[in-house]
Amino acid sequence: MTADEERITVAQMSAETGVTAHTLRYYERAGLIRPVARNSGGHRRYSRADVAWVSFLLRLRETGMPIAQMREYAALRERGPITIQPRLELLEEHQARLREQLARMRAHDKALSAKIALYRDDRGQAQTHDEEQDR
Amino acid sequence: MTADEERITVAQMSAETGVTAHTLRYYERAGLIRPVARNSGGHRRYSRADVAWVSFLLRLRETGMPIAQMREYAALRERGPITIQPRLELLEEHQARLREQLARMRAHDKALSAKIALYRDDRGQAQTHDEEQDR
DNA sequence: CTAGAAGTTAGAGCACGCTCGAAGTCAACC
DNA sequence: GGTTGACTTCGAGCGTGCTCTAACTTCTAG
Repeated sequence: MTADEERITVAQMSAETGVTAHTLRYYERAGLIRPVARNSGGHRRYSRADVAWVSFLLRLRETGMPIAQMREYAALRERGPITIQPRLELLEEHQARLREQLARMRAHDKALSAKIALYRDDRGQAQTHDEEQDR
Repeated sequence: MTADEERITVAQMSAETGVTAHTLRYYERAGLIRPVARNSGGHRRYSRADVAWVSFLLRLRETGMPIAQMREYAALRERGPITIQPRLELLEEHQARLREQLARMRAHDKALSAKIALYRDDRGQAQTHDEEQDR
């Protein structure tokens, strides 16, 4: 249908996404990527859309979404536009979790700063604080 | 030395820190917690300082520090105030990594928002966008 | 004193997300 | 058409961080 048929090998895909060839195949096996198009010899030929999809998957992964849930999302996507609503809900829930995570990280950052400030004061003069006292 | 000898059982420790008794013992084995004081029967009796230390460990864990590095930090702490400088450096490096992580998460959050906005527009009217086109 | 709850150790097992090896096939270039 | 390198599948293996079991001991309340 589409006139431009730019298709890339697994190695090129790996270079573009930063994911190893092994992992790309694993993602396919795991149901995150639908069966990739093949050339006459049975070698994978990824499309531009595949690149975009994997990039999106990586975003989900890096924000802590487990493979199982990514698979769920991928399965919904397979079923076409009728699943837009549930996909939207899934993403919204994920974003909510991401934001909680962000809040926690910010709090940890603040606490770390306080701890580091204490250590800076201690430097040289042998002092102790909080959980540093020995029995 | 210290007059107040408030010491708690592993179950109480678990309740206070949110870490299971199994995991508390694992942390001890792993070298994250120094050998905990025991009562006459060989049962662990955690001190208040232990609670503070475990809380701090959890902060490191939740910000993605691997057990091995936490062990390193714990080992430095064992060696007393002379190791304040290296401990400070370790914490500073960790905070730097944490902040990079925060930056990435924020970017992911933004991207997710954009994606969600697109989905909201699509809702009902069967449209497609980015990596949604089928083949 | 005794029943049952809670603690102890050593070590096995598990969930997750890759990661790799082996053995064979295909592609690309001279 | 031969050689070299990329690709294929299948399945095993691995690193991390717990998590659990078994068999046994101790503690606590009645």
